[in-house]
Parts: sequence; C-alpha cells; structure tokens
Amino acid sequence: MASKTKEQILNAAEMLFAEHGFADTSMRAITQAAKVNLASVNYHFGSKKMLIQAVLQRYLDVLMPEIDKQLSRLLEGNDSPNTELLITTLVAPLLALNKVRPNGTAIFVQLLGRGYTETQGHLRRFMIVNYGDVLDRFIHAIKSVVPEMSAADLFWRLHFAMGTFVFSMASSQALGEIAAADFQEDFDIKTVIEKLVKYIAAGLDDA
Amino acid sequence: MASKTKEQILNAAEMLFAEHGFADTSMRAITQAAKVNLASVNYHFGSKKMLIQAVLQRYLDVLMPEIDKQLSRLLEGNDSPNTELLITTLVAPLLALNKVRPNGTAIFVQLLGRGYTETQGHLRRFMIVNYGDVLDRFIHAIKSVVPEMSAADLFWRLHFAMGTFVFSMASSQALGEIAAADFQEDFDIKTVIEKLVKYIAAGLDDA
DNA sequence: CGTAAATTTAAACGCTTGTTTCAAACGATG
DNA sequence: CATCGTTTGAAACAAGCGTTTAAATTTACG
Repeated sequence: MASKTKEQILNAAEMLFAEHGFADTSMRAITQAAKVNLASVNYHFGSKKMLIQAVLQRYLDVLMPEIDKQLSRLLEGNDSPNTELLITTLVAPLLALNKVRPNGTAIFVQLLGRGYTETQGHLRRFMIVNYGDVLDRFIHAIKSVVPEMSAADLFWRLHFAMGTFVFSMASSQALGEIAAADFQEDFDIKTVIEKLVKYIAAGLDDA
Repeated sequence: MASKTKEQILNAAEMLFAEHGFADTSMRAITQAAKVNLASVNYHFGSKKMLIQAVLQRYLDVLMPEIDKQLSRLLEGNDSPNTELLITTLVAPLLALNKVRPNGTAIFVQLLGRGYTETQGHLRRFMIVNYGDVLDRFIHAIKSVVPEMSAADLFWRLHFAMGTFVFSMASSQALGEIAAADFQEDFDIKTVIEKLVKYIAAGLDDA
C-alpha cells in the first residue's frame, strides 16, 4: 500500500494543480497543504515533473480500463451505435471518478485541460504511449460511425470536441452558478453533461 | 508614435507569450529577443502584467471595431443570416490581423487561449469591461437566428462554443504540428479556423 | 532488545524570477 | 553650444523556485 505521506501529497497536489495549474503551484504550496516536509516530494516521487505524472496516472489507471469495458459492452451489441451514444460511453467512466475520490471528475477534467495547454504535447504523448490501445479502439469506433469523413477532418473534430469537453467541465461549476442566477433554474451536473453530449455529437457528426 | 524600443518589446513578447505562455516567458527572454535592455520593460510598461495587457490590447483594439463593422454590414442586409454566417463574421476580422502584423492571427488566437486558461478569468472580465458592447451585439444577433432555442440552451451552447474556440486556439500550434506529422499536410491557421467554424456552427444550430 | 533500513526534518544550495537603482548616454530645445 | 528631460545601461536587489544534504527520527525485523 502507498504510504500515508505519498497519498497526502497526491491529494494536495491534484487540488492545487487543478486550481492554479502546474507552473503556478510550488512544491512549498503542495507540501504545506499536505502537511508534510518539503523534501518528501523529491524523496517519494523524485521530482515535480514525476509528481505531475503520478497525479494524472492515478486517475488514468481507473478511467481507461473503465472506458475499455464500456466500449466492449457497447460494441458487443449488434446494433451499430450512433455518435451520441459513443460519446455517452465516456460519460459514465468519467462520473465514476467521483467514487474514486471526492469531486474526482471535476478535478480530473481540469487536470486534463491544464495538461493539454501547459505541457505542450507531453501529456498527449504520455497518454498515447500508456493508453494508446484504448484510445485506438474508441477512435476506430467513431470512424466506423462516420466513415465518409476524412482522417484529417476527424482528427480536428475530435480535438475540437476534446476542447469543448475539457473547457466546459473545467468551468462547469462557475457556469452553473451564472445560469442558475440568470434563469432561476438549477442545473445539476447530469443535465449539463446531457446538453454537452448533444452539442459535441452534433459537431462531430457533420455540418 | 510609439518608440522603437516599445514596439520591439511588444513584438518579441507576443511571439514568446503565444509560444510558451505568459508564466513560462521571462522578462530576460523577452528583452533578449527584442535586443533591448532588461530594465526597459519596466520603464515603458511598468510591469510584466501590464506588458501582457498591452500585448493583448494592441490586437483587441483592431479586432473589436472590425467585428462591429462586419456585424453592422451583415445585419443591414435584409436577408436573415444563418448561424454559420454569423460565426463566419468573426473570421474576416480575425484573419485581418494578419495584415496588422505578420502571422498576427495565429499569434492572437493563441494569446487568447493562453489568456483564458492561464489568467483564471482576468481576461474574461477585461474583455467584458472594455468591449462588452460589441460582444452584446453579437450575442443578440445569434439569439435572433435561433429564436426557437431556449435562453438556457443558448447560454450553454454559447459557452460550449467559447470553450471549443479558446481551447483549440490555445493548442492550435501543437495540434497543427501533430497533424502535419500525421498527415504529411500543412494546416495553416486559416484552414483550422474554417474547420472550427463549421464545427461550432453545427453544435450551435441544433442537434 | 538491538540494529539496520526507511522516512522525516531543518537547513542550505544554486539558480531564476521580476523589479529597482543610479549613473551614463541620448535628443530635442532655447 | 549648453541644458534639461528622456531613455538606456550594467549591476544589484530581495524573493521564490526545485532540489540536495546530512542529521534526527521512526519503523521494521532478526
């Protein structure tokens, strides 16, 4: 089992990373929030960079097998799924992260967004190397749903969709509060995700 | 006229900011690239923060009136425009930035993405305060194009769209390089923006 | 219990950051 | 030409960064 200190560091780091980004979160801020000694990050993880990786990996190791499982379940059915159904496949594994850690879903999608914008492609390569098989299965499934679309177009639309999702989830709380004030109506996370899935599927399908 | 030093600083800063982000671009890197003394940034702009503002403002002061003009031209015609046409309204002003400065469009959209993801909402407020009237006109126009959509739905989709745009632009360079490597094909900023417009319009219109 | 390994601690390291200082050089004006 | 406000220059500043060190402490095990 992972040591208590290690977990305290990971828990504190992921919160601060999600909130302020990787560059703007210092080792001292992390160790202070985790109530551990400054040097223990380097002792347990080696460096700040490897701590960032460890924080992400803790989520990806739960998320990716879950996506793979859901994908298998969907593809085993003999009905050919549509785009919206495929995108929905990602939702349940993401929401499952809330059971792994309190507020896990929101934290992870924020980390994902930070990783994409701050680490200029490192995260992408990291994910492809470690979870490329799952991603390939998903992309293959999407391809089979929109076979007429060119590879380049699909590439761009998938990344646009990724952007939509990450950005929206990252600011979903703030947006929810604004919307609630404007429309005197509550929007829980499930409602927002349903709207988001429709929006993404529409953009992916075709124009 | 602005001094030669001031312009050299702005030109060097915007390039480095776009490429590496605000936090990861040091004053020393800027002044070295601009071939000016380190202290001249503080002398001419006061601080790094105000330099960032100056870099953004130089573009926004060109972009926003241009959007306003295009919007007027579009709305004066008696044909009611569709969503894609309205989104396209933003494209010409964005591409016009290429005439203001070499590679201006790509630089600006990347700065925009950086600003949204790095400065946690400061940029959003800055833009609403300084250019809120233009933004309001645009949102009003969108509303009139999809009158059957509920206010809440439109709210969410507009923010989804904003997320798509900002996120894609923040990582447009990295994605462009990946795409170029994968498809042996160059994607200039104009091509990417056109793909993006179609995607956003499809998501906005309906599902 | 005693000892060896693992962990925590406080302190300091070297480096980079944004900013300030103040003298030197410049440029326009009388 | 002299002068005065503006701009530049080299250097130093204090603060913060990630990392390393070595001694103190805790933990695990024969």
